[in-house]
Amino acid sequence: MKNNIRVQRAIKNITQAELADLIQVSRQTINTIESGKYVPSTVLALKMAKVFGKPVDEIFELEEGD
Amino acid sequence: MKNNIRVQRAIKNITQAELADLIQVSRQTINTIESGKYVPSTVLALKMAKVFGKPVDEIFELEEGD
DNA sequence: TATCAATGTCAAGTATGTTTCACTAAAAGA
DNA sequence: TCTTTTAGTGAAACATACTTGACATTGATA
Repeated sequence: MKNNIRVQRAIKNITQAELADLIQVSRQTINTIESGKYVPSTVLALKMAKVFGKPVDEIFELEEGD
Repeated sequence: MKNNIRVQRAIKNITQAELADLIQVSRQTINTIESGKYVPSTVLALKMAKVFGKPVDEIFELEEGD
């Protein structure tokens, strides 16, 4: 699965730490999700979508092999 | 978080076991997600959305307290 | 009633998400 | 260059997702 969290953050001009605060997770969690190291829970995906004002499917996308 | 997987299954007229096969998880996983016992990964949410032909946000929704 | 398909549930084990703390590296600004 | 902010990374601990296997319950149908 891939994501464009970095782009969405850039659009809203917020840091990883700020996003982490907004959705109530640690900064490392944002960092590792953003760099594709692991797949977040659906609750986190929905929260990010809410913060960015975009549907989940515009932020996260399945890849070959998922 | 709540979900309407049961409704979506009804619309497509498929069983928990069939859905499980389609997204490659165990039948129990579908059962427990459907009954809200735990929150699935974003990959599973995207796969279900794909199966049902609906965006993730139409199947899963945040609740107070999430 | 007897049977079968579908669903619910339990327990134990494995895999993976998430946290905290700490430190390094890179980027941006004065 | 020096400083500060932001991002990347590692390890250990803990929480939760997911699996398998087995069995109980429900609902429909013959």
